[in-house]
Amino acid sequence: MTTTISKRTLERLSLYRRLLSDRLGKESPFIFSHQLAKLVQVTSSQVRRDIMVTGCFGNPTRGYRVEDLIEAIGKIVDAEEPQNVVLVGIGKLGSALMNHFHGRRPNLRIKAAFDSSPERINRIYQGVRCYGMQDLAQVIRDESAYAAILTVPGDVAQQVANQLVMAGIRGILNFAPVPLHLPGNVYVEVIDLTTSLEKVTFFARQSAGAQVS
Amino acid sequence: MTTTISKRTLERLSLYRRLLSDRLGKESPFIFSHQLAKLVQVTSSQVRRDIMVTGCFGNPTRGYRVEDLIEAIGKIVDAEEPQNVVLVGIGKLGSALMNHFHGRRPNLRIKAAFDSSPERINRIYQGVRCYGMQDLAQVIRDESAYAAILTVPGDVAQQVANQLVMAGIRGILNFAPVPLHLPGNVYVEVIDLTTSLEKVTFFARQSAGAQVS
DNA sequence: TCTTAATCGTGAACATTGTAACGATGTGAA
DNA sequence: TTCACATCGTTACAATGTTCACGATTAAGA
Repeated sequence: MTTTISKRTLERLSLYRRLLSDRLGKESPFIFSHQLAKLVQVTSSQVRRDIMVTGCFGNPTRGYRVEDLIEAIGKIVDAEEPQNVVLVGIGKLGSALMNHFHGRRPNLRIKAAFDSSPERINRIYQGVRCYGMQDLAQVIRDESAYAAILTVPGDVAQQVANQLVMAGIRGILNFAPVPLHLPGNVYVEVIDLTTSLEKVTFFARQSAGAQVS
Repeated sequence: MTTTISKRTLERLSLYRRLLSDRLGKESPFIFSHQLAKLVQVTSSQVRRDIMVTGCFGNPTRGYRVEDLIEAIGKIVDAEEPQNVVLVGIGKLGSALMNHFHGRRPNLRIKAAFDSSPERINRIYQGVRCYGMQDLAQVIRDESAYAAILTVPGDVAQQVANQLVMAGIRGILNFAPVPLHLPGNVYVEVIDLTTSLEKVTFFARQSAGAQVS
């Protein structure tokens, strides 16, 4: 509770849990720090440090109990109750994400979608209804949603983000290609697809060495 | 050339360029570090330091010439010639990304897609042909592609990544929900959608304060 | 029981990344 | 021409994040 958990640590914990869940039942019910380290490609020191914040204790001869780790990480990462999420902008990317997240984490539920395009409104995507933008505040309050996925075009992203915050949203996963200017108490996680791809080509080029012919 | 550019710096440079390009023609042809800083939400020191690596020089009374910055960043981020990219796994997410990247950066061209599903093979997506997996190595060599976008299910991601590397790929943008184990000279940029959304809900919850009622 | 061998938990060293500070510089006004 | 002023370029500093190193711990085997 009092321990503050950094972004990086949380990322790794989330990943640890996912890999541990995959492994559960397949291998030994225990795992050593160096084994988990190999799976996620970090050092074993890093793993042990991260596990420290979960309050989980390992055993020097058996390692950590996988089930305990999963549960302890869950206590940090998950809320007590399932978290309701909304998605704004159900174009190709938006509906692909709707599809992607559907049923992936039991505690994260996309409860509503929003779009401005009339032909999308009132349609059902993965069992989730798409509303018009005018219903945004009402639906978000009704669903007690605190987090949103933003997949609208860049030129309207800021304005939509403002509406979300007004409606009570406190965390945004932003796929729009512009930085959002929002109050400091709103957490924004940016997924910048263009920059990511540019990074890949840049470092690929570096490691590929001199261009051939 | 000899200067080594960190991941973080490259991310910011990519973003600077994008915002500067948007601004070009609309505002003054010059910009101060603090103005750019406000746009991307970093400190002006950070901006000036990042610009240092571009070799671009500003003027204490006018600031930086926007065009010069865009060009200088391009010399770092872009290759001399357009970079060919391939996409593997043209499901919903894959085709949404195909759509997203289509024509977005002139220097990054998706030249081929691959999938194992017969009904997708030989179809055209955004003017780009989808090939079967057996053609992967040949097409990648023919197109001189060094970077790939990976949007296949987690259970085949590693195997597909191995094939990509064998075919000459040196950078992968990985959307599959598993870490890839590849040689050190292959750059992997991970977009972990689940972890990202978990982060958002975690920090949203923290800043939302105590749960209401 | 005692030894051995591997791993854990954690303080301290180290590396990386971001911020602040400050002399240098260029322009407009007196 | 000289002064005032805002910003740049760069170095020094601070904060954050990662790795090292080592005593503590556990269980298996002699």
